[in-house]
Amino acid sequence: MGDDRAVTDSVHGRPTMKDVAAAAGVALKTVSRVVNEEPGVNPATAERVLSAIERLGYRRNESARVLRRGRTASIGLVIEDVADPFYSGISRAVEDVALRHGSLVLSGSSGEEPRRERELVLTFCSRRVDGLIIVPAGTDHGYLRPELDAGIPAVFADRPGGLDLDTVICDNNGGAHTGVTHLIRHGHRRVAFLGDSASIFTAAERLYGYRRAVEDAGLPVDESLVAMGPPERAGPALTRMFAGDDPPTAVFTGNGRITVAVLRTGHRLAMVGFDDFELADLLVPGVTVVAQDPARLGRAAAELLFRRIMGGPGAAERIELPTRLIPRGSGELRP
Amino acid sequence: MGDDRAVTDSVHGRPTMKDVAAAAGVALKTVSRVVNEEPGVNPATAERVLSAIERLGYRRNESARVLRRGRTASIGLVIEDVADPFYSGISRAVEDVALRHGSLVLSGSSGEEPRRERELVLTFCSRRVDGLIIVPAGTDHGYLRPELDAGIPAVFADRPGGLDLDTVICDNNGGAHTGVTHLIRHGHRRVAFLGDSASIFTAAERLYGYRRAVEDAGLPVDESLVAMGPPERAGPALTRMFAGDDPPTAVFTGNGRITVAVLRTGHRLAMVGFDDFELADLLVPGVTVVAQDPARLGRAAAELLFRRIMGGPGAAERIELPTRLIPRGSGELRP
DNA sequence: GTGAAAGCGCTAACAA
DNA sequence: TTGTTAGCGCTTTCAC
Repeated sequence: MGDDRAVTDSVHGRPTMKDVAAAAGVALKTVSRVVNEEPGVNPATAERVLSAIERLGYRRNESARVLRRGRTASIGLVIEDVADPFYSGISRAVEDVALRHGSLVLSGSSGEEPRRERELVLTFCSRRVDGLIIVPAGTDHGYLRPELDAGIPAVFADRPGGLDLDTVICDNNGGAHTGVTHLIRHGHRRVAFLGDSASIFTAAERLYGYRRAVEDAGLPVDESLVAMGPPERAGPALTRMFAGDDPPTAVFTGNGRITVAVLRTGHRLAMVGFDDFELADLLVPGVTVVAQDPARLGRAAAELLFRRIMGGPGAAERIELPTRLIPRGSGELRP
Repeated sequence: MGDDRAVTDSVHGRPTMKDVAAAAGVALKTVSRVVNEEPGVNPATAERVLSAIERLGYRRNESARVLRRGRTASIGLVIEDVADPFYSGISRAVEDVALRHGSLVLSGSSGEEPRRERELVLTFCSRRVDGLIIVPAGTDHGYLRPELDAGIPAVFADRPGGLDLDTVICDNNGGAHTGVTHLIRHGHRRVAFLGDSASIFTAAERLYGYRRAVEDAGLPVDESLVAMGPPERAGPALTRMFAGDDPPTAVFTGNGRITVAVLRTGHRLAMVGFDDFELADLLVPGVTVVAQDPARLGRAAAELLFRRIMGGPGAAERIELPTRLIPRGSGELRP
């Protein structure tokens, strides 16, 4: 008995169905039936098999199963950075939906590098994921063609990619419009916009929303009040604006990292930020934000993907999620 | 030509090495050699193969490869919740180390439920991960035995598990001692401790550090100043202490969520919190914390794991990482 | 209710 | 330098 292990271990150190079959004195196929809970096995036989499984520490080899069946019960997720709360929120939601579908999530961070995104996606495809959720780092998704042709559905999340696929994004444009309008309504005529690099889709959309809001209010768009670039340049840019002749009285920040960067400069001025963040309500004054809902974004993308995986038909969908203005004080300061 | 796809697609909708071999007019093994960059293939032949690969959109089937080789080039990671910045920090670090080792990370959130932890781990084992990093949700890890026997190395992170395995944790005890001593040095004689449920290892260790610090200072340990429980109960507990005869003048909070919960109560008192958090420096006063380093924790665990995967010998190691006190104002307030 | 045989796509071992 | 053969562990098909 205590010997079974040594006798039955296969080359890779794990017992196989064959080993279990031998130990239980049945055929391979019977073990397979028990493991997969197929009907039509004599309860007594099943019992013998189960006890052998227990005794040997048998665990089905998923690779072999996948090889035979073609379905992996896993999906691939490419985000920018798990350590960023916005993306980890998406991750968690995707994970939850996948769990409900009995699926595992392979995920990886692209770090906003198109090469890394591609590498991750292709690795996932090599592992024959059933589908992909991608936060696009680049705009060229030609590399996806063969995978899509092979029947792997893919969904773009947070930004559209370079292919006409299912896409779930936030209403960046409208959200920025709302936030900027909020500042204007509170008496500001010179509102600065600090956004991420304009090459990033969400940043460009939000800038567009800013411009629309300023124009809709009948105010002139002053390009010297607009600065686009990586978050670490936001602080200096704002300081430069303040040093000018006709400084802004309010600022709209284009994402969470830029909001924080501006807060760290210590400039005390009216502001509304895109993206909510923990403790925004505890700062003095509380930081007014245009909030996205990363969990909802992740959920929507995952649900859309699973619908496709299960054969859902039809043209590419584009879902746009609303944003929500949360007034907390900083956006209600008068000039 | 445009026809190749239809002709060569296999049952599962993807071309196989066999298809590529046929298209390139070589043997299967030659394709394998090219795909795996094995030496000794005539450049001209290799060229033909590569072009066939390109044309057919061939991608190696990793499941088949794994089945044959026994190594999956992937590791499993079980954390409590990806959406929590502490754990997503760990995730990111693990991912980075895995990337350097050419490995993929399968990860999942246990939500602090032992059953879910077990389920995730066993799913990962079914997929034949090369190793596991586990933030234990429970203390009974008997279910791991067969997997360990089968040669899958595992590392516990953040907390020890119920088995004598490699473990990487923070100096919870020492960190709490440092933080509490800091408050006492600033004149506080009645320091409250608000910690997570005492059944959680880290919470118990930190409580122990608190007790030691109080005793080392020659002060009496007053149990009415200690409250252990889930973060949502921390605020009420503190309020109750304040309503008492001899309220605390300072509080030490046992983790980040409790720190935030206490901040939200609006009580203005001296405090030091375990765990650093974004914007702690921007609150007024800045929040003094005992900081852990999740990235370092993740990195250490992953490096230890890969050492084991590559056959590193020896008894189970236990690595304890230091914490760091960061004074920002709240911990330096006098009674 | 049970089993034997074939084969998923790949790599390892051994020819040629 | 290239090819042939066997078989990884499982599911599928069909026979008993």
